[in-house]
Amino acid sequence: MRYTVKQVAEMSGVSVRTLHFYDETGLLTAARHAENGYRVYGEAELLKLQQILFYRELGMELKEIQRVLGQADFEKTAALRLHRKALEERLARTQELVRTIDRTVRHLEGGEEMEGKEMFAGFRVDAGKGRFGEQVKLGGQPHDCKVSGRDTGGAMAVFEFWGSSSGPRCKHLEEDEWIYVIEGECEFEVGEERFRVGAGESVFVPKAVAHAWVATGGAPAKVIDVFQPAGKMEEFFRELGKYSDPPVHEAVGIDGLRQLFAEHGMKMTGPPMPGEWAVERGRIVRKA
Amino acid sequence: MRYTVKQVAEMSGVSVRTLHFYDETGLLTAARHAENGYRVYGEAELLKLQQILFYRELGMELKEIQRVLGQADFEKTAALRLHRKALEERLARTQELVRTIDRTVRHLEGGEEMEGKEMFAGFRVDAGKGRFGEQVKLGGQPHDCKVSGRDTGGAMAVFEFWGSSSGPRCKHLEEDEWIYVIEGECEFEVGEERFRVGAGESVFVPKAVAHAWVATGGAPAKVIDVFQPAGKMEEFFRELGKYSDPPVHEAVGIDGLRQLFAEHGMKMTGPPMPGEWAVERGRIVRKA
DNA sequence: AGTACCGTCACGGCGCGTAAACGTCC
DNA sequence: TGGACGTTTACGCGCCGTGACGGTAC
Repeated sequence: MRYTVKQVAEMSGVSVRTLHFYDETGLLTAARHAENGYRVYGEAELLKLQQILFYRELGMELKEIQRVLGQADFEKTAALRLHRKALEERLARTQELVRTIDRTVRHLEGGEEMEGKEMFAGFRVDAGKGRFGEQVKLGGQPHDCKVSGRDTGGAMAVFEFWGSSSGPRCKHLEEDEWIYVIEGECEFEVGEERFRVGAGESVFVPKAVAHAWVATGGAPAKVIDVFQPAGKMEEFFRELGKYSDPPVHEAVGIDGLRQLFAEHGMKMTGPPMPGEWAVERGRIVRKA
Repeated sequence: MRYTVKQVAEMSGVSVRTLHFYDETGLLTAARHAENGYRVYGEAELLKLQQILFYRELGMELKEIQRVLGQADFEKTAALRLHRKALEERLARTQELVRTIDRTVRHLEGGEEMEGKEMFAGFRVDAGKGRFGEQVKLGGQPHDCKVSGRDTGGAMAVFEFWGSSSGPRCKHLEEDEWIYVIEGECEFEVGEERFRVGAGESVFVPKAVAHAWVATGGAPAKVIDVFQPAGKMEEFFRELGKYSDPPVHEAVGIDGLRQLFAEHGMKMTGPPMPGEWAVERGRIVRKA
């Protein structure tokens, strides 16, 4: 198959001008029709264009891409690693900037609070109790807030709880979550991946990745659950804690539950109903 | 004091041409000498230039800087927060790119099919191992990073370790810290307060509060240690991990240690648990 | 005489966008 | 014959300056 600039532009989503430009600079040269001088693109060019767009997405400069494309795979990985390193450096640099901003903002706002440092005292939380002495139970099991968003300016919240499952598969769009299993064993699904997680092991769930888990040891697992930022998780759990005898999903219904998730910055992405999940042949499924 | 372009250029490190440029664009206008038209800079201009350079360091555009400089402090903080948000977005974006590269490299090297669709899923960390497979030991005890600042855009870092003490009393000016004791028993000092913390209990240490702890059970305690934001704790522990046989304080001396703390955003504020605890032969022990 | 200062004009780097002027296909 | 497509050449932009030139001041 042979294609004209316009066709290629439409297929790939780049502009005609860009294709001209790539031809001009030698990044993606096209054969020419003998009679009219039109550019002619074949399958090979399309593939190359795909690659170009991929590397461009990664933020590589066109020159660099040109160098890389001529190379064998193992050299490509080297180039990618190099690029990765550059990105990492940029990350570190940007993180420094964020820190600097934080410091400056505190300085501008706080003014004197450096002296009154005793204002912010630490605190201890008992085993089996929540911050502020509160006790939240989900499904009859304690679900204690150990660090509140209020303690950290909303930057972090920590919970400790016993549980048999995460409930419905969901994702939170803003919060990273880290789960450390203290006792018991769990089966996790995080995005496409599946993890078996025993005591002393932990799982990190980046924001916007759907996840769910169940305890597999026949008994509930005891876990620590860190959210960053805090989001509305505290409210969420407190809200859920209000339902006990008729379980949540019976009390408010599936749509009500879905709405509860949505109101707290989450998205329910799978069938709900905690307690009805099980691991069958390596999959988390709903019990018959 | 009055200064000429050249003098200001030398003092501030920017070029004469740049000062001309800033004058032209109205970012930093200089008074003019009546007779010869020379630019004249005074203290006020120097201060303003410092500010300009500060915001420029943060990656702000000159136009934006111009807007910000005319404003009151509280508007400056708003601008800074906005800029912070932009930086955070850049962080998130860059992190995605890094993950994409990782996937691609795995794909190119392993040839394994990664089902390149569903972007990135989380990760699991084994018990007794660090993120990235790394192993850091402090005083012969494992000190594993479970969540790296790199995973969270610098927002959080998590460690799990065995230890007999926190080492010197210190405070970190930026980071909140939460410590959960999994096994053993500890004695904490947080600010003016003192806590006894057993398994299942936890302590929150706000930023800028001096703290220290020791394990009191006669054996090291196993704890989870969450920092938020991540700060430079990873580097710090990695750095400390380099010293083992001659313990740190012997290898670099107290002042070296103090500097190590300072370089990582912390302040060493004294010996651990003054009065009742002391360092003997590299160990923190209870005084007779 | 040498150096500092002035204003003005131009340019560079990336990755194209935009447009003009003109040929080609159907 | 019209208009949709193709071609080349050329300038612009956005950002942040850098560089050079000719003239004036110290």
